[in-house]
Amino acid sequence: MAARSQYEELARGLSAVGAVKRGIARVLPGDCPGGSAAVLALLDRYGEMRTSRLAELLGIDMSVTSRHVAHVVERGWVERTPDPHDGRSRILRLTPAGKDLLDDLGRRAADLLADRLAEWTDEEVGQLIVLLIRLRASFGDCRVTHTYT
Amino acid sequence: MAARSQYEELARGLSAVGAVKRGIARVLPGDCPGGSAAVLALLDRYGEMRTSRLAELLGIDMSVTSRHVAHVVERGWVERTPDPHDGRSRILRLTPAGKDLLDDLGRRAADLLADRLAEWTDEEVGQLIVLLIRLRASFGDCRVTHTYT
DNA sequence: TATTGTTATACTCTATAACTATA
DNA sequence: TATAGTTATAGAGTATAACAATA
Repeated sequence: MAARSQYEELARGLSAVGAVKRGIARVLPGDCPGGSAAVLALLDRYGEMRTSRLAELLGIDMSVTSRHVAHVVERGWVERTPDPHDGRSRILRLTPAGKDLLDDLGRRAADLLADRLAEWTDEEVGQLIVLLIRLRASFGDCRVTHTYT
Repeated sequence: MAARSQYEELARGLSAVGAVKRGIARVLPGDCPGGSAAVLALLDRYGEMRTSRLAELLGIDMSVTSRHVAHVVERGWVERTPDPHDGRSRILRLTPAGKDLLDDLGRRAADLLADRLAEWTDEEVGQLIVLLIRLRASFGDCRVTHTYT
């Protein structure tokens, strides 16, 4: 448990992350906005999955996820096939073209970060990653929380 | 200097911060969106300033800043007076009403974070704050960087 | 000429609600 | 009835460009 002033400072710190995210978005190719990149990254990391699970991993509503998916499917980066076990669901899978694009995106983001964070040690970057992952876990299903009674 | 895969992981971690920021935005009062809250917080922290400096601190374009400022001025939370030293500039200052609102916002954000981060130690929160501040500093003027020759 | 701030326009991301199809 | 996904609509946030006023 931390002090209240600390939480306010944390809120400010989080709001500043926006500039970093915009910086990364700026180096992405024109027809691949941040939302599409996030879809590709998660499908690569966790493998094929249903749209609902992708929405959960993205931390956004399924309606939004559906649109992001439509965008990447139109461009051939993701394949959307019917789920043999559930006629309502569709299985999403990264295509080879999507994998190629994702590799390129990863290179661009990494190049940018390597430039900006040149003076950070390996350990410091690792520390930030751990804390961010934990932050996400702690906040977890803040979207679903409305569901209780 | 860190490894490339680490940078990609960092990019993913940063993208997940969005859910946290939306969670905070959700507990704000209806006519005070996140952009307004950020303006109030910076004017409180750094004191009165010109619009251009506020834009710099927010890390966004001055055109956007101008709209956020108009919003808070309309509601009486910020006072916008001519700069006696420069007829083009305007000085922004938090009003007592703005300060009252900001205190309320701080309470709301802190309550939410205290609930979600209940299991975090004081030190862990502090660590994350330090890293986020440093991240902002390292990325710093990525917006202004276009200006060199 | 250069700079400060404003406004118009357009784009990305998001949520809510209404809808279809399937379980 | 409940759930998976889609689409329509609306709102917040941002950037670029064109503009007015001042330096």
